[in-house]
Amino acid sequence: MVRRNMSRHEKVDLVQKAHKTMTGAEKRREARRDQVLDAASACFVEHGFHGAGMAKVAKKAQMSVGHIYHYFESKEAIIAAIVDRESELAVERFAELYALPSDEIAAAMINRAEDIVVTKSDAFQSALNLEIQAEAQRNPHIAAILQEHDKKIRGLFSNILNTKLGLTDADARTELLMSLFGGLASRVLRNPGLKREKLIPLFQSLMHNLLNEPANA
Amino acid sequence: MVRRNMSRHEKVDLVQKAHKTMTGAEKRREARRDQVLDAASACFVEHGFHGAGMAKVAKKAQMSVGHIYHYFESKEAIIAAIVDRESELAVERFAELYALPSDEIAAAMINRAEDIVVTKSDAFQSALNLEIQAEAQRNPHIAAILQEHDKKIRGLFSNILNTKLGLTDADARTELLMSLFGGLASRVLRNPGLKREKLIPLFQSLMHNLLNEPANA
DNA sequence: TTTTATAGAATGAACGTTCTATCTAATGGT
DNA sequence: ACCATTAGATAGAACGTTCATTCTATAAAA
Repeated sequence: MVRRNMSRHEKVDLVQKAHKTMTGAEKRREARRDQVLDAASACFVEHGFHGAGMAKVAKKAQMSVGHIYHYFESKEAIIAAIVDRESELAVERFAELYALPSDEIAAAMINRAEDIVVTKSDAFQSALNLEIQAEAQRNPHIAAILQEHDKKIRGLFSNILNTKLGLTDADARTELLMSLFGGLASRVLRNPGLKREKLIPLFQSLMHNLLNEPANA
Repeated sequence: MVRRNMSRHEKVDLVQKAHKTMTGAEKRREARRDQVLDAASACFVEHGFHGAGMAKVAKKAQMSVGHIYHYFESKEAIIAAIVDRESELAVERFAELYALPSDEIAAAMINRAEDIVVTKSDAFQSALNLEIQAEAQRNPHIAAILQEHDKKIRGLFSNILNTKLGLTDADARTELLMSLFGGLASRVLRNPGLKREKLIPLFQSLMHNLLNEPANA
């Protein structure tokens, strides 16, 4: 880790966008768009996609409503851009996992599970994800974006399981791993008192089950 | 199963409400309320809590907007009533599990998982749950209702694991089981092509892991 | 001097809620 | 049994607000 501290979304830029080839004007435009996306994400987490009005978003972004429409053609376009950005962030996180030595992958994943349960660091992320998922449920355009990115992530992760851990049925393992992690994140809402001490041994046992070839294979 | 076919919510009535002691007027009132709740649930799944207006709900319920306000003091009260009703339904479903002989419980749960993945029978239910969860995230009143009911359900289920299957750490097992099921339901949205054949063996292995005492205990 | 950035007012629709009016069902006194 | 009176059921218009979006105008940059 030699890189300087970067915000969540500068990181995304590194992966996706060729900043080097951007003119000054394009960079400024991109920065403004990110400013809107940040503000909108915060508002949407707080009030929901349909509960948060453009006025609130503009206030949070510290620009006028009209100005926002200079960068996004509609509210739905903002939502779609947020989903895109978050999905790319997720891809990145899995890419980090890929860089790890094989014998550290399981430990890293258990660490992540602990983060979800015990710290509030991912609370915003989880909340936004939930909001996105609820929207995807009723908006086919959002659903399509989500599915496309999920496909990429599944492929990435299956590849880790297959090539780095040498596992069969990598797709099924991926699916259940993702169920478990996604489910755990939602559980925190329904049971805020969740204590990690009791959970971890069992969780580790499940991970062992999913990250090792069964005897009967 | 000798009982006649009943709607999802008549069932709820059986458990919770003392229909016998209700006057005719009270019964009619309750029926109207349910009529609103049914319509509102459908609208909320389709457009989200804040995306669906009272006009749409009224149309679906085949009554006037003013009439709805005769039975519910606000839109939020409708949301709260829906959350209550759905939570009671969930309690009921776990109660059915409780009635099963010990050696059939695991199989029944695996069946349920298959239902989630393969049939659309629970799709409406899952969608509504997701919507509720998203709302709970930003509305503390809804969150409180959800947490209260979840506590009841956790207790019920831990009790099954503890007394009927003789397991230690029943709370932790419950928590992970619920994570897994809840997570699986959301995965269907992100990966609609999900095939159950590949999933089931691994899923069974996880269930075995969670529903049996580990060797090292 | 022509784009681009920016703010803010204008617009028309939709929102949740309340108000008013009518119609139906129950109640009570005789 | 019958009318008077009250309570509840129901519809729809009305209200004030907020919504997403567009329009107009000005300031800055290229």
